[in-house]
Amino acid sequence: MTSLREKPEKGLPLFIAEELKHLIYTGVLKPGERLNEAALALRMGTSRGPIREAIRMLTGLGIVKAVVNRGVFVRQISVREMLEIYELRALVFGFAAERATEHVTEDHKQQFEQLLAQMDAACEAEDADRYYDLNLQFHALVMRLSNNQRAHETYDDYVKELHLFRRRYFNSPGNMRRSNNEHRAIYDAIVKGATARAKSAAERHVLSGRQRLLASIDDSSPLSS
Amino acid sequence: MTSLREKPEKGLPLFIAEELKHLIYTGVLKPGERLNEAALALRMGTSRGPIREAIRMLTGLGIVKAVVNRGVFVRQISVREMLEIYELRALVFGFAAERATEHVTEDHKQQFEQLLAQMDAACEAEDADRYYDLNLQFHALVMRLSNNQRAHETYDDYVKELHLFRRRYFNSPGNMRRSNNEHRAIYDAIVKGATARAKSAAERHVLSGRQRLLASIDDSSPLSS
DNA sequence: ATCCATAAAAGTGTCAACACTTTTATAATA
DNA sequence: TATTATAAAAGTGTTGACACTTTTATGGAT
Repeated sequence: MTSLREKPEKGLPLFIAEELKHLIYTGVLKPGERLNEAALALRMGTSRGPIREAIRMLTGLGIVKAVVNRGVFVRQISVREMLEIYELRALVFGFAAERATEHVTEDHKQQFEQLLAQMDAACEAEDADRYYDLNLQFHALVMRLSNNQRAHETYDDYVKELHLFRRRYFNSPGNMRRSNNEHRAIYDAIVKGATARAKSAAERHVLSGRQRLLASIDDSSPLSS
Repeated sequence: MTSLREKPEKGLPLFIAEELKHLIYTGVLKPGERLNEAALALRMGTSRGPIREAIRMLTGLGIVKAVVNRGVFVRQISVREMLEIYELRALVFGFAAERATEHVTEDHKQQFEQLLAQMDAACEAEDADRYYDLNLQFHALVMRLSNNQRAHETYDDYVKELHLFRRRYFNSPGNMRRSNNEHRAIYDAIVKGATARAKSAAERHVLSGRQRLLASIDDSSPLSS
């Protein structure tokens, strides 16, 4: 799986760090699990040095947590923290939608409409995977139109972190349809230059996801930390 | 300056990373400057291993940037990026002020009023250093009242990053007075439960700082990257 | 059988040496 | 003198070895 030395070099520790991120975000390494340096070194075909450096990058990124003489562990996100992240994500997405009204062009409108149509089709076909992917593209387009690159990066980080908590999103057909209606409301406000409406619609769109999660927590295990 | 092994141990690389952060944020290591591993190892009294690990943490935090076979350099923030960060900082601070209306107690009000009075005194004495410190405390109090710990951390990160760009803030007495008036407006809205007003006042407070910087850029060097 | 002390095993933390790359200094040539 | 080839120096990248800590396994005493 790990074909070492595949590119004209951009740094071995960085390469390993990305590999580890992949392992974590795909759930191969689960939250709370320890990262064994020797095992990883063997697997990646290097010594422990670069492995350790890669792991330090991840601690800087907040993806893993180190305990002295015990090792580093994949971070476990508490429910409280996840709800906080949702709030911030909603805030940033609202901000982006608001700004998007200023930067949207005819070309972007076409992209929006195409995405919305494709998502409708995915709803019809009840293709959750496809809808999930298109949904990401829709959000990315809004974030791009915020004209604030940092905001875009921050938003992506939030999405990834939330993934760390919930491995898989089971979108029922009903949820998908409701979600896409919200997308339409956001798009509508953006093209009409209704800044306030775009903002609140975008915020509510994210917060409705938060609510859905909150509801699913109530009647299942309250998860720790 | 670096008394190694001063605490009951919490990790040598982490300790070094904090030391390096300090050196960077205090301007001893300037933006664009290279971090010499051997020299740092000598200075800290360790080998290069822990130094490298500490540096990797900083790359994860985005404080330094690594170039293979050339070394790592203290990050240089572009004007564009700084303006973007200001926007996000305003957004988060506005969010916090809005939420503060829900969580403020009688005890907090007293803290607010004490801070405001002290800042008035600092204005009168034209003590910029003291005002700067009290100003941080005021903002921290608002962020704490947001009841969103992650938002608080994010805000602090923004402030630190902006520091990386501008080494020193020369607050003229006029600026200090204007700034504290804005503080009063924010506090007023918070205690009266005027959520919308608290939010917009807090946003404008940060954005006025952004404007001040923008103005100071126009008639000086446009800084690179 | 349970509990505690002790020893082996596994794992992390640090270091010094060496390989390789980039930069700087030196010297030869035009 | 300017230019370019060459060698030394400085610096980063990686590794294997060893010290120390934590965990697990072992065995004896109650």
